[in-house]
Amino acid sequence: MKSSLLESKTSDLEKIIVELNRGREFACRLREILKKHVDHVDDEDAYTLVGKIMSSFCATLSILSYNEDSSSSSCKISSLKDRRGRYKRRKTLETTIKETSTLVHDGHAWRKYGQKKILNDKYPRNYFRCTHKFDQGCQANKQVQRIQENPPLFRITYYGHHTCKTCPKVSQMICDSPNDHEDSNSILLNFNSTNNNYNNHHHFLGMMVETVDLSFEF
DNA sequence: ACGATTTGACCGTC
DNA sequence: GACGGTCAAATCGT
Repeated sequence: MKSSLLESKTSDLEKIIVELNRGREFACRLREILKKHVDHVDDEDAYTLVGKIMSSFCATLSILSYNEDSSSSSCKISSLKDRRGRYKRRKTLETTIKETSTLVHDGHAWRKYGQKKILNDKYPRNYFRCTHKFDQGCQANKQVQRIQENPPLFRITYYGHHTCKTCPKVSQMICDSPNDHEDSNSILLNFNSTNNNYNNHHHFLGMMVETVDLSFEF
């Protein structure tokens, strides 16, 4: 009885998430359409509004995902450590590959989450996710790998699009840089020193800004 | 103290 | 079973 009620609630939640994802997708399409027609101020306002709608969808999805986790917490017999490596490998996510000799800032905040030695590759691959993955549900990822020493050449592979808003006050922006040293660390360019509490799923609601990033091009 | 990075462990896919 | 993508504890930097 209890379990069927739980299943029913879970099913409803899944439906809600599906609908919200559809809404976000529609808003995304609308933004693309508007992007082509931003000629005057009113259009730009409309474009900004669509950006806000998208953020609202992302926020709701983020909260629901968080609650979904916590609602099943009673079933958490396994330890946190057991969750290591439990991920869904991307299959058909849109990718863009770019090769560059200079690692310039691309307008988004990235956070490094891994580095891996790749078979038959001289240099390790560096893994980055959008800083706003948790606070705005942004699914954008990228991989950076040095492919040549002299002259320096890097291959940058982008996965997915940014659904986050790029805040001008973002405190730290990663100029992804597997550097010349062995450990290929990233370089942090500190532009500001505002709060950067990315762990707080609700924090971004308070830092919504009016701007929508239009400049990101792959 | 807190957020970012490092790095070994873990697990899905091939 | 090997490889590659992700997680998360440990560590570092401010």
